[in-house]
Amino acid sequence: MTTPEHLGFRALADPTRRSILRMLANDNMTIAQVADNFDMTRAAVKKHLTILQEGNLIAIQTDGRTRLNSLNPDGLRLVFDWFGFFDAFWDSRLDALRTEIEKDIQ
Amino acid sequence: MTTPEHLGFRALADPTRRSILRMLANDNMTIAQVADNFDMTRAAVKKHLTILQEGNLIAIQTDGRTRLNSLNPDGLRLVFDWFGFFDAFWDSRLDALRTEIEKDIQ
DNA sequence: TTGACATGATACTATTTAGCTTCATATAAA
DNA sequence: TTTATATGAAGCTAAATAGTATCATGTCAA
Repeated sequence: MTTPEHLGFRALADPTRRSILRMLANDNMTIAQVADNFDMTRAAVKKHLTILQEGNLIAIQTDGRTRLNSLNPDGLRLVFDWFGFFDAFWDSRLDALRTEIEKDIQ
Repeated sequence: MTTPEHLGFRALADPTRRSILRMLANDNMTIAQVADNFDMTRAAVKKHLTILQEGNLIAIQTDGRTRLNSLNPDGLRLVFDWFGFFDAFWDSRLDALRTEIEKDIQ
């Protein structure tokens, strides 16, 4: 089975990738810059970045011979929204806000 | 690296397991009942349930010779909360509510 | 007590994943 | 133009994953 958020969840399953996302929340970074923060090869980090891109969680913008990686909030939001199904099980205040937001969007 | 939400994310990476969670949101179910909804063996479904339990996303209560599987909202919430780090990138109204909730908790 | 039933557990296989090394390509700079 | 730099891509390995089949265990019912 494949759902819209599927590749996003797959991408989030790895702790290295979640860590990368938190880095990119602070700054857009080249592949080399991201790799500097990990004890693994640049090639391995590049693979993680590709998986994040496939999950629509980051965007990769070409800039000369570098690639600038940036967070894609929309893709992250898509995964986040999956949890909305369970709102009834959590805090009713969150449920209330969701209703407010949905009302506001229309 | 291992974070508190790590096993939860791993558990959520599989579409079958996400589907199981949505089923359990409606009803607590035995292993056999869950398995009836999938085109795979009971043993395979049992493995998925074990992984969901390890991720703290479900609870398994023994009842005679059956095991009743139920959603664990607390574990799900722990994973959900990971996304809070990115609130600033989303809708500011959600950010506002989070602040309210956190204030309320204290 | 015996048999049926719900689950647990083990062993096996195929696929995916996360990492590596190595080499190719493209661009910036001297 | 030559060289250094940033990235892309292919091929390899080890480990994890998702599934199977099979058998053991424990509990309910006749």
